[in-house]
Amino acid sequence: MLSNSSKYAIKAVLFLALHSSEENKVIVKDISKPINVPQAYIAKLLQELVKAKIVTSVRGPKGGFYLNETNLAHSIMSIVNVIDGEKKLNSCMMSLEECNEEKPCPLHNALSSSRNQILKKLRSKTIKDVVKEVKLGNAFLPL
Amino acid sequence: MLSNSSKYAIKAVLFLALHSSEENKVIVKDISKPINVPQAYIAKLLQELVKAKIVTSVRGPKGGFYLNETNLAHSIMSIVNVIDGEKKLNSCMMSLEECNEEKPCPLHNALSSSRNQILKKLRSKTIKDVVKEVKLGNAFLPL
DNA sequence: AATAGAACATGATAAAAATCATATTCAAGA
DNA sequence: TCTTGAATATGATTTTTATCATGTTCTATT
Repeated sequence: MLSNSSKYAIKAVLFLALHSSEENKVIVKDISKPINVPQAYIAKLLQELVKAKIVTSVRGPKGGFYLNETNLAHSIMSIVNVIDGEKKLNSCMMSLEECNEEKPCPLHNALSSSRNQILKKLRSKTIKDVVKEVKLGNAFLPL
Repeated sequence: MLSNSSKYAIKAVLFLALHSSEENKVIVKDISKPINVPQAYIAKLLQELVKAKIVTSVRGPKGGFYLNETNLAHSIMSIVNVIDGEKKLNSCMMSLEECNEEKPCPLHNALSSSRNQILKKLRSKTIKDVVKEVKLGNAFLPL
C-alpha cells in the first residue's frame, strides 16, 4: 500500500514539522538518526519533497530543512503522491482492469469502503493536523 | 498492500473455484489465459498453493488443478499468507517498531480501524463465499 | 512396459525498489 | 574573495520482486 519510501518521507516530514522552523533549520544527519532511516536515502527523498514544495531548504552554512506555514498545510496524501506517484493507491485490489462500481471484482464490495476511508483520511489530514495530535499526546513519534 | 503475486494467486484460485472439480480438472495453460497472467508465473504460484493444500493437483494425462470442498473452505487471507507471508499485512503503516494501541503512531488512530476492517474481511471471507457472490451476479471475474 | 501429458523442482534472467556513494553547487561568515 | 558547511544532482550498487526457461517426476492410457 505505502512504499517504504513513502513511509520514510512521512516520518521525515513529521519530524521536521515538530522540530524545525525557519530560525531553527535541521540538517539531514539530524533527521536521519532520530527517524532511523539511512542518511543518503532520506536525503534523496527530501530533495524530491523540496522540489514539490512540501519541504523548504536552504543550503550552505546555517542551512538545512524546515517547514513553513504553507508546507504545513499540505496533506499526508500529498507526500505519498510525490514519492509513490498518483496511481499506486488507486488501483483495484485484485488488479483487474475492468473493475469498478458497476462491475466490481470479487474483493471490491468487501474492501472498497474501508479502502476509501483510508484514502479520505490521508487526503483530509494535513501535516499540521498530525502535529497537533502529537503535541496533545494522542500520538507518538518515532522511532 | 497485496503483492502482484498474491493478486494473481487469488485470481487463479477463484478461477479454479468457479471452473474446476475433481472430474473436471484444469491445466495451467487454461488457467493462465483467462486470468491474464503469464503461464510460467502462475504455474509457480500454483505449486506453492498446492504445497499449502489450498489447491489440489494431479499430474500426468488427465491431470490438472481443482479445488475440493476442503480447499473451498479456506479464507482469502490464507492465500495471501502463503504467497506473501504472514507479516506483510500486519506491519504499522508508518513502519515504526514501537507502534501499538497504547503508543500509536500519528497515522494509527486515523487508519487502523479501516485497516482492521480489511484484514477481518480477508480472514473471514472464504473462497466458497466469494464463489457464491459471483454466481449470484454480485461480483465479476475476470479479466 | 512404453509413451505421453501433465505437474513439479530448480534456477536463470529482468525489472523495480531500496540503498549507498560522490562530485557539484550554493550561501554564510571570516 | 576564500573557506566551509550545507543541499543538490547524478548515478552506482544491492536487494527484492516479478518473470521466464528447462529438465525431472509422476500417472493414465495403450
